[in-house]
Amino acid sequence: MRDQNWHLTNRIAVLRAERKMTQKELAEKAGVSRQTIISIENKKYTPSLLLAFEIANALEVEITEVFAYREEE
Amino acid sequence: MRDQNWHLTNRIAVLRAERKMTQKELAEKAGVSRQTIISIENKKYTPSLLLAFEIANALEVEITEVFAYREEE
DNA sequence: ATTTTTGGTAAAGTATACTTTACATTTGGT
DNA sequence: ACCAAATGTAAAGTATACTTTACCAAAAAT
Repeated sequence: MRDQNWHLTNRIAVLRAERKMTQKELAEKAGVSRQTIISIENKKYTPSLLLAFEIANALEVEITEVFAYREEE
Repeated sequence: MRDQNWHLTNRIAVLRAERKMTQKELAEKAGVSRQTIISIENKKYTPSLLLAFEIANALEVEITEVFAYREEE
């Protein structure tokens, strides 16, 4: 919520590319709009935990393989 | 976001008890209000991914040890 | 038994996640 | 070069996460 210089990162674009899945497809599988996927990929805002799990499910990986919260840049 | 009969579960209360940490203490460590912790423990709403990570950090465990998303009840 | 701490509810306000629509730019295929 | 698909931006509206305050009940401490 707070910690300076801790960053949420995500590997959605990479995982999508590996699976040749478009943003539209991922959005549909995760049950959200394409805008939502774009905004999360591009870090416009951070998803809810629920959506984070849905995205991981849609990509068929663990949530920790998609998102990380770590120090530094 | 959607899937019927998939549930978000959390072990916050258990992990807190193990560590003899009060809701107030956890809230402070995670940087949110006590109300927020209560509401999440009692499933009034689901946290943001960021807060989920902060809570895991505060409890000194991996996010997957705190929260799970699974089928059934 | 009384005080203090802890967990809980409620309600009103603010911040932000998410949707929808519309349009612009880039990329890939032919 | 052209067309279609994929990615991106913007903006206005809705839903929900989170804050703050105040107050109540149960449990623990003294």
